[in-house]
Amino acid sequence: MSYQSIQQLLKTAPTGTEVTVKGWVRTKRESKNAVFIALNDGSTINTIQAVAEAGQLPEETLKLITTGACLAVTGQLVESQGAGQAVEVKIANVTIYGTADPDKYPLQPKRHSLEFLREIAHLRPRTNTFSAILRIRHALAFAVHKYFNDNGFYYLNTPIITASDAEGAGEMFRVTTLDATKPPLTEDGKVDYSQDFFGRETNLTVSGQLEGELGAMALGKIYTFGPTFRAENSNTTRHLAEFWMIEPEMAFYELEDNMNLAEDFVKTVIRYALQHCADDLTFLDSRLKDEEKTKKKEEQSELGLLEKLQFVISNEFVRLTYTEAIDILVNSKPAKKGQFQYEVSWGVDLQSEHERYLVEKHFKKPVILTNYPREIKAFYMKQDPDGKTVRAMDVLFPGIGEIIGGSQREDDLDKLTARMQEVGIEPEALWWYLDTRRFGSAPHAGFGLGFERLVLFVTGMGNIRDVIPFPRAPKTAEF
RNA sequence: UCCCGAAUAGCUCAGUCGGUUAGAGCAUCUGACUGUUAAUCAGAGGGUCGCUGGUUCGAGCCCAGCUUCGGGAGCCA
Repeated sequence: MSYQSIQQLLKTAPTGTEVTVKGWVRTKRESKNAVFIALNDGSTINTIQAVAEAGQLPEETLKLITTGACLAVTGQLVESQGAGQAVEVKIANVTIYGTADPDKYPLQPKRHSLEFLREIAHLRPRTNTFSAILRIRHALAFAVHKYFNDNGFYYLNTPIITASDAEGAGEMFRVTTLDATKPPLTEDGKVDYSQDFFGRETNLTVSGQLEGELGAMALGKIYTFGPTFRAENSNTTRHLAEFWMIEPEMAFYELEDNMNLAEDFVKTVIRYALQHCADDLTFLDSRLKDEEKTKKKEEQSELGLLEKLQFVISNEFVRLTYTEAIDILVNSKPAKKGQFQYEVSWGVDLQSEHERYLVEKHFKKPVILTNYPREIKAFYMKQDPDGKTVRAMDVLFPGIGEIIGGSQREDDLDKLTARMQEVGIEPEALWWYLDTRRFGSAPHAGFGLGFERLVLFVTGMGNIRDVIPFPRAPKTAEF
């Protein structure tokens, strides 16, 4: 190992041993007797201070050490004479790997707006905010795998390219190698996909669930964690065209088991982030508090980021049925005063404003809503005996709304095919999916969780485009 | 896709009633000062006012269209 990470060095006792640090300059301060360089290498949000005597470094070298330049510094790790840090590197030698022209380098030692940083998404990981987010994102991804592995789930890789167009989960991106300017046509003038690469129409996946069910009906408990694509023209702070989805699917689980798993899973990964990303979360917490100060009092949130996360992991989620939720909403103040933009009555799908009321005003806790009307939910959800509702569950979080959607799946072949025909899905098109019900069917359940929405919640950020390194959204695919 | 708002220096913004030479803070550069902490102080440089057209003696400002961005809604994870 030719160098040590700054994270390691900051924890090392200042015994004067020679070390090498490599990283990017955050700030340089010159004084009469010394030059101070704050270096960051991404291993931690903290910087290490490198100090040189005045006149020690050649003038040409000193001039090139500007914000954004990349250096290797060798010297003794000593106790700092200044107040801001415990240890620092007493510079013996500096190598400049790469300079950063201060007139052209866009990241200045000052605060930047998130909107501006989105325009330079290739450089924004070098900022405190984004490096913190990306480290937390990593920790959460690791915690997801750890949670499922610890609990006997197998990681199943479902296909990115799919031929199924029967799920209705959203608009799809087409995958083709045909010439877009002159595709082969059939006799009736349509594009002849039989000549395409796969010999049929193919798309990017909108969900690995159906394949996940195949895995669960063989391996017992599986989960997927991979990219998912929706070609919806959604321009919101909560949607991406390319996002990462986590989809566990469990044989022999019913709705209740599914809820228990979802709640335990979310709490466990949040707890992991709190334990392993303390520095980064503390930074984002204070960043958020600064931002809150600029808001009006009534718009300020009651809890800070760390308090909010602590609150979520130490309180039970409220569980209630759709029917009970409608009762609460119908009798709520905003409903009586006509303040809801959309009216509530049994049978309508809940709008954001209704979910927000339940989570943020009424219960002030995460909420799991279950047993929705069958008409507003997907075809594969298990029908309740009353014939009106299905065993669906949505986990609603404050600030971001639906973070998890899941259900117990319909395991009765006849009911499932009947429901497919009702909603206009050709059972033949999903013959392989129906085989799970044809051969050795079993009760099973699962859910889907948008990974970025989890990162959004844990980091306290406001826009989903800021919690993925390179966001894909309508008109947005630069980097 | 719909509704609302915005676009002025590298960044964040101000710009009065349409009026002559376009303003600040931060950043950058230069100097001073200091074991400094996003240092401090002084000075300097930096502008096709998003694009196209229109109204007017005169447009950063008014009007229309377009583009991009932001917030909200829908779709959803």
